[in-house]
Amino acid sequence: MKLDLQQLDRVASLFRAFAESTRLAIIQELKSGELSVSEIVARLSTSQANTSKQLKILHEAGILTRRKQGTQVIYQVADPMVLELCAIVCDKLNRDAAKPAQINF
Amino acid sequence: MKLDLQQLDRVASLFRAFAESTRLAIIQELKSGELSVSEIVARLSTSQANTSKQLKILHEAGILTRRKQGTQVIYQVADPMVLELCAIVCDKLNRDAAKPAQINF
DNA sequence: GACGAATATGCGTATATGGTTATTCTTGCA
DNA sequence: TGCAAGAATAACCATATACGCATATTCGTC
Repeated sequence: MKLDLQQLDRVASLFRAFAESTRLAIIQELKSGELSVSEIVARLSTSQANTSKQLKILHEAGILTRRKQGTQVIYQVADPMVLELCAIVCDKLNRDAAKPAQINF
Repeated sequence: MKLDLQQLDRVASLFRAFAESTRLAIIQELKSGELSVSEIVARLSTSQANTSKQLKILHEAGILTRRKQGTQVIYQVADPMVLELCAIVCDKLNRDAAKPAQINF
């Protein structure tokens, strides 16, 4: 089954959401459980504004779920495939790198 | 195990290679076996120059292997993880879309 | 309603990148 | 050597986007 360009664009969009280190850092922090925006900001080395923007991108891509709790907004990994994807990519990088420091998401 | 920003950048780079419809179209064509550049160009709706550029990106990312045969250069999917990744992403999109036209890479 | 904490958005800038056109490099062959 | 086919590169343009800074919005509390 061949996808047309429009369908390929949708696939590409999902990959694109994973294609930034800041967003991957967010996913990495959420790997062990849900966190509020301020908790995420505290764990990263970027601004609140930028974190919020990247969270929006991840949420719109269906990678994270969002839930409000008072004035806080709590994000969570939406789908196990998210961590699976990251693991597969890391495995490949480790295989390609062969010897040097192993990478495991 | 937490990755630092440099390692996350390497992960992001690999994802980025998958994050364009033209490159996904190339991968899709190579799913059923190796092809020369001109064969790929004939199957896509983009120029030879652009195809060559995208092939270079895919090759440098370790997604495709390259082999010369006379004046031709033949490309092939380098790693089964490539198709696995595409399949996982398509599965998610299909799940999210629920009813509408199924997408299968 | 006013204030403050938590989060989101607008705008400007710098950079990255996909695509086109023209050109160059490489290889096989007359 | 000269030529032609196949593939890669260069120069350029247009667009996208990550980030910083400032501001707006939302919600609970007084």
